[in-house]
Parts: sequence; C-alpha cells; structure tokens
Amino acid sequence: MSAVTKKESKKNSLLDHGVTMIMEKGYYGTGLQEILDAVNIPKGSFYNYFKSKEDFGSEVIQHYIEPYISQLTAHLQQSEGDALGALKKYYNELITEIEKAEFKGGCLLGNLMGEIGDTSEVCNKALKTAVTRYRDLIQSCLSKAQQQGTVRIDKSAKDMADLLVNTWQGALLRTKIEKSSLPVKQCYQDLLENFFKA
Amino acid sequence: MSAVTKKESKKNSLLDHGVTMIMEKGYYGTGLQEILDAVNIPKGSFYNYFKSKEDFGSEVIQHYIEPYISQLTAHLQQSEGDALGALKKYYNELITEIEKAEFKGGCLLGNLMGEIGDTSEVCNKALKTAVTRYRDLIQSCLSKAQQQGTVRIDKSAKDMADLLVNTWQGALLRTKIEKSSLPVKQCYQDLLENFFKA
DNA sequence: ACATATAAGACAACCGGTCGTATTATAAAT
DNA sequence: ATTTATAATACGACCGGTTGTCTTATATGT
Repeated sequence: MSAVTKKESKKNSLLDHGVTMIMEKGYYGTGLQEILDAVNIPKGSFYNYFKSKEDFGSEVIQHYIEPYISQLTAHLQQSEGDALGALKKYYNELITEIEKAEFKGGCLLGNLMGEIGDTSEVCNKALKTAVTRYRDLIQSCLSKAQQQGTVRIDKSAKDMADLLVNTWQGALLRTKIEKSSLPVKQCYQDLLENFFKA
Repeated sequence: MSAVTKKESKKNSLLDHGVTMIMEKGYYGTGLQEILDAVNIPKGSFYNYFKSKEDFGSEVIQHYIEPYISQLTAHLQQSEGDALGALKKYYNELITEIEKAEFKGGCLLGNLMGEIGDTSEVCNKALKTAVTRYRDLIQSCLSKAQQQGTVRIDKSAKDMADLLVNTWQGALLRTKIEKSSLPVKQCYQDLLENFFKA
C-alpha cells in the first residue's frame, strides 16, 4: 500500500472512532488520548493528521454525515417512482439502527449543535453545512413526492424538510434519555404518515 | 439574615450562574472554578453546597426548568377561557427571549440531553423528570384547548405535547447554529397555527 | 469552650499541544 | 546501480495549565 493511502486509512480510522466516541461522550467529554489509544496511534502523530482538536471535530462532523447522505440517496434512486416510500423506508431503517444501538449516542449533529454549536466557529460551520446538505436532500425527496401526488403541496418542501429534521432531532434527544424508540416512531407517524400526506 | 437562608442564597446564586454558564459552554466545557469565580465563592467551599459536580449538574437542571413551568402556568391561569391563546402567548414570549439572547445557549435541557443524557445516571434522571413535568404541563394546556374546541381532538393531547416539545428542541438547535429565529418561528407556525388547529 | 460551617490549599489525574529525535522514504550524486 | 544527502513523517516524553475532589485548618456562632 502506498504511503499516502496508508496515511489516509489511519486518518480515516481516527475519524471513525472519533465519530463513535464523541457521539457517546461528547466533544469535551472525549479526550484525544482515548481516541488515539483505540486506534493505536501515538499522541505526537495526531498533529500530522489534524491541526487541532477543533479541526478534528469539524472533520468528524463531515465524516459522520456522509453515510446518511448516501444511504438516503440510494433509497431515492432505488425506488424512483415512490419518493415518499423511499423516505419512509429510510427512516424505518434509522429506527431499527437506533434500537440496535440501544438508544445510546443519538445523533452526533444534534449533540454537537447543543454542546459546541455556538462556541466553536469551525465546528459551527461544519455543523451548518452538514445539516443543510441533509435537509436539502430530504427537501428534494419531498419535492419529488409532491410531484408524484403523495405529499401535500400547500406547504413548501423546504419547510416540511426542516420540520422533519428538527422534530427528528428533538425526538432523538428524548429517545436517548428515555431509552425508548417511541419518540422517533411518533415522529415518523405524525409527520410522514399524517401531516405531510397529500 | 439567618445562616441557613444565607447559605441557601449562596447555593442559589451558584445554581443561577451554573445554569447560564453550562447552557452556553456545556457541562464538561464549564469548570467549577469559573462558576465559583463568578459568584466569589472559594473553591474549597463548593462541597459545602453540593456533593459533586454531577450532583450540582442535576440540581442545575431542576433549577433551570422551574421558571418556565411557572411562566406557562401563569399564562394558563391568566387567560382561563383560551388555553391555546395562552400557549401561543407563552411561545411568543420565548421567541422574544431567544432573539434578545441573540440565539446563544438555546435550551439547557436539550443541550444536556445530547451531551450527558446517557452517561450520567443522576443527570439523566433529572432531565427525564424536568422534561416530563414540562410536557405534562403543555399536555394539560392542549387538553383544555381541546375541550374549548380550539385544538383538534383526533389526536391525543399527550402526543401533541410531545411533538411540540420535540420539534421545539430541534428547532432550538437549528436556531442556535444558524443564529436566526426562523426555525422556532416555523415550529410555532407549523404546529400551533396549523397542525394542532381544530 | 465547644460545635459547626466555611475556606485554604494540596492533590493526583488529566487536558490539548509541543518538543527534539529516531525512523523511514525520496532525491541526488557518483 | 549504489551510495549519499535530504526531506518527510512517526514518535513518546514532556509542557504548562486545569480538572474535580479531599484533607486540613480557620473562622463563626452558641
């Protein structure tokens, strides 16, 4: 393996573990040392990959959202004729994952928006970008569903996408402290199967 | 002033500053030292008032929610005949406060649910209790509005209260990172003036 | 004088970040 | 092609500072 890809792979595993550990214990609750220990990379090497913890945090945020974007995109392309169905399928998968994780962690974006959303400029920007990308994807999904006649057209796709994202975030927080998937299921029910319906 | 009330007052001002500082910088992001400095209480004295930082955190959570409970309760009692109107008035006040605070901080409950909601047992319990009390109050508010014919009756007051609380939390996170009151206003619009309407 | 409440300071553990050095990879020179 | 010079990276000990907590001493009130 070339040197550059080896470096990329190490950096990647730092990001992977960063995602899971920061999601579970928060930004300040997670020390660099424990992340480095988890991937057997010495302390001094960290700064070959990232210029600071804050910078690392911002990359962790970007790294986190990627799979969700592609997962939803895949669903969208798969069921071309039924955008709302794709969205529902996607959220059902999320609920399954949440239950499998036993409600630990929640959403990294939501957690970090609350913890450092207005204290770290760099992370704030990363969070804004990640959330917006995600919202835009859902928006285009809902917009397609509107064209297909499965979603109401008296509300804008953007507003509904924001509502869905926000309610989901809040529901995830409840899910986390109550260790129950009821809040997210309720969100699914109220919005996707009721409020948004054409 | 008696010794016991002086102690209570000092403890209270620790909680007051704890609320604002932890809301802005998070649980782990806020050191005991800075809170103590802010109220001129020596570090060694902290453990006369609280048995640990975690315990302090749990009391901060309880301390935080109290004003919101009484504020909403006051509105409810004031406009006896129009529960939905009271709820709307209350949320309008919240929006004004949020704008006055320039979108900093957000909601302590939301922030801490994300940061330590599933790592600190003590704080988890405090968060659950606080959120439930709050939800119950809104629920009774919506229930009254249902009886008054201003809110739809085909959905339970409890489910709507949860939906409102959750969406509000998510909207607050967005408000925080985007430094705009649009998300919370959208929440107000979508739920109180649309989805919940009879 | 005694009991209780408060404060001072010590404590080890840990934080994010930096250091000089050792190792490895690349380039140049013969 | 082989050796030498040079650059890049890996590394772990270490930095000053801060964390939450505890023990010890002082002050206060009765």
